[in-house]
Amino acid sequence: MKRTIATIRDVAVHAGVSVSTVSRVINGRGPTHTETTSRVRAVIAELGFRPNPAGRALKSARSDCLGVVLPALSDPCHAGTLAALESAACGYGRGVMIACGGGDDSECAAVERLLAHRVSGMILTVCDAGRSDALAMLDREGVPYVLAHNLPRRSAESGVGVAVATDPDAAALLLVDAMTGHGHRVVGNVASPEQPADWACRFADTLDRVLRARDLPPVLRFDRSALRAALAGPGAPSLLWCGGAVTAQALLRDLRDLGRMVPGDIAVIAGEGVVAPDLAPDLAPDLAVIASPTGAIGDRAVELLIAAIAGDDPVASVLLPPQFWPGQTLGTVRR
Amino acid sequence: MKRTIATIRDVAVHAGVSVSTVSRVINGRGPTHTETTSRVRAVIAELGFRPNPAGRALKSARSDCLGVVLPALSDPCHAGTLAALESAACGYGRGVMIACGGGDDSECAAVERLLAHRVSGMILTVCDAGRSDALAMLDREGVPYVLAHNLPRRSAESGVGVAVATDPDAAALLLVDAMTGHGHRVVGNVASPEQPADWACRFADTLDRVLRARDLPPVLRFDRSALRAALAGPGAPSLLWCGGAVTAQALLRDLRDLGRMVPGDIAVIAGEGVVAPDLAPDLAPDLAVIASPTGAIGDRAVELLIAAIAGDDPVASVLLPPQFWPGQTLGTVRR
DNA sequence: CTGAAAGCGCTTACAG
DNA sequence: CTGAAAGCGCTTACAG
Repeated sequence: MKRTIATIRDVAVHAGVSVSTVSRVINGRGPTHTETTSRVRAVIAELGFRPNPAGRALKSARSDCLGVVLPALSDPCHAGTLAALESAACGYGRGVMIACGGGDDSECAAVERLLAHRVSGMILTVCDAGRSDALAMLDREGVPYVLAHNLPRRSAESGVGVAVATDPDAAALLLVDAMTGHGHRVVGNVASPEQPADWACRFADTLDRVLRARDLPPVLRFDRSALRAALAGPGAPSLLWCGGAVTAQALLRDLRDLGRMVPGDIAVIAGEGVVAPDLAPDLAPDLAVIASPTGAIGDRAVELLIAAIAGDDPVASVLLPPQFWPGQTLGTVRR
Repeated sequence: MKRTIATIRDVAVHAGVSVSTVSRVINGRGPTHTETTSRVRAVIAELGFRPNPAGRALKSARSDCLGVVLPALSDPCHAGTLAALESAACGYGRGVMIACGGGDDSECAAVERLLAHRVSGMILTVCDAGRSDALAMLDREGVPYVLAHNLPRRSAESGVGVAVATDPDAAALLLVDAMTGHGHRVVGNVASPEQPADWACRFADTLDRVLRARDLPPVLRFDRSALRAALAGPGAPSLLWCGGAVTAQALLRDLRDLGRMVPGDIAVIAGEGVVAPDLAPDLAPDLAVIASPTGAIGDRAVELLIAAIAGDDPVASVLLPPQFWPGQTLGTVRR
């Protein structure tokens, strides 16, 4: 016994006007607020009328939904971004359709699904914005999109492929400042999957450059599995850096299993792929983090996408400063 | 320079048939697979034609999207559920629109937003299914919905308000077995917001009953802020239970700050509001958890909702057995 | 097995 | 300031 749903026609009849007039009232263009308008408004409220987006979409050929493509949502970092995106989109009266990727293969599948639903634009975090079939598809289709947590693509000059991300150079500087400030001179980098490849690459380049400029030894890179070996011998790092908080937590466990005290024997700092900010104090209370401003990234990404959809002047990418969360795991080396 | 999008009419013209025929091919009802069908299929592929959901929706008055309403997505538990739902919905060719709630107030707002988008049904996790304005609204609108992680509503007999959740009785039993199996006789319950009130209530009732039946002292309930006092004096619990993994992590920190060793001085076990299962080994390696089968809950919830939308016979609620993740924090009390 | 036609709910020029 | 009419892309009886 479903309720019949009121249509614009019902409203028109009840208000004693034409559907055109109702449409104008709904969309706020047309008659100045005379008695007619308020009468129509009253009927709309009375009938609980909601404009059917399908009817609308048929004209514009686009739904009023934004598509969001993210890697595994199980990662709190991406879940936090989604929360921010949803909240921001809501502010523009836009719905959010979600599709999760994984490998590059399913990134395409995710985009394809969203395309089938005719989202008016997409926000994506991809494995590597530099080489992404999913983005190529989007370019081909001419659907506006904004990257989140990836770096801008080269083609971004033309206005497509803009990105909103943490500034990788600033993050690298922050790391060096944090390490030297606490007396560390050698940093090891444990590979972590949380960061998009393009971002991580740029970050690593800058990091190496800054270290060299300060006469510090280059980064020692290795996998979690090579941890033991990497910590042995002279020249071993006194600080370990890894891309995301999830890997960091795993790393802390590895270190404990190896009998290394943190930060007594070895310090740890995580970056970028953060846990959801509001949970961080609970989930990772002691972990030092160079964090992404997830909320701001979500806000700006939606803002840019809305502008792109509206066909405004080509929007420019945004790099936001990272945030430093002090944590005990960073430790302090006595000279 | 957007590509013009192919319509069903374009396909019809190119294939030299009528739109009706194309429609039948797309929806797989009508002509048996003659030459016509394959010709139409070829043209569809060639043109990259995708049926416009808006055109479709206009007939059915419903989009082919499922709405999902969850409390803060920042909680990994809910993010995990969303991931499962998205994946399951995808299997049915359904898109997922997400809206986040929070207080009961914004639960309504979330439902309202999804309603405006004409989702064909919703899956929700609400604060308290027993008293929810959001669910009342759904009942009023006659939109099918399924609860996830909440318990079935009374009205569920009529087929509305069915739920998919972890079996609270089984979870309570599991807790008692785990505690007695490890030598614990007194359990304290730290209030945690992760669990929906209706579920937590039922769980607590059963827990008390089972403890009584086994001649064990009743649960000591208190807030995190009262932790110190609760642990002092005789009759203090040797095991702490809290609803979710996030609170559990915070609790572990509190205990450390109080100088209590886990599990040497005091044991900890978490329940229901789990971190995303695939991250658990990294984020909470040592934590003992009575976990919800998030993936299965997502699968079943979508399955039930799809059935409800199709107007199948009233579907029944599903209670799934919890999973026990052993962890060092549970400890063992020597007799 | 196939096609012509109506209609889903809305917006948008175009007349008044 | 307002209304009649066309049309967005699709599905669905209804004829052939």
